[in-house]
Amino acid sequence: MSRATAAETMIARIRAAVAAIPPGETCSYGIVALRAGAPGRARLVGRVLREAPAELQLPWHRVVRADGRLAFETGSEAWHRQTRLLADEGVQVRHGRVELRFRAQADTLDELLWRPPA
DNA sequence: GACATGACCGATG
DNA sequence: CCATCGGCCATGT
Repeated sequence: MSRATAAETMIARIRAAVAAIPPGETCSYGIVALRAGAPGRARLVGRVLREAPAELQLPWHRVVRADGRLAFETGSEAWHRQTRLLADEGVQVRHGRVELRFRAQADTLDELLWRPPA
């Protein structure tokens, strides 16, 4: 059998975590890393997205920074593209920011990570 | 192997 | 808003 390296497994888990973000919702790099089982490794998520083949059709546009800002340079081509993709899903992007509505309290960690904001 | 660079994060000033 | 700092760590030079 082919043995996947730890890095390859991690990449697959991160891709899966991104693919699992439902339309109309956004998620930060840090949360994606957490969901993928790699707490504190947000930068790795950025890397994985940057190198992900387009054929996978990952919803990369649903991943934003922890403060709600898009990860790209404001006004850049990628920035505009992401803004439009989000708008098409009904996500308001104002001044390069999305409305992050993380609920402050949750009963369980799982709920905090996965339950969509009301 | 040292050093710099990132689609990052959170805290602090 | 900006800048700095410590964490994180795969990649490229």
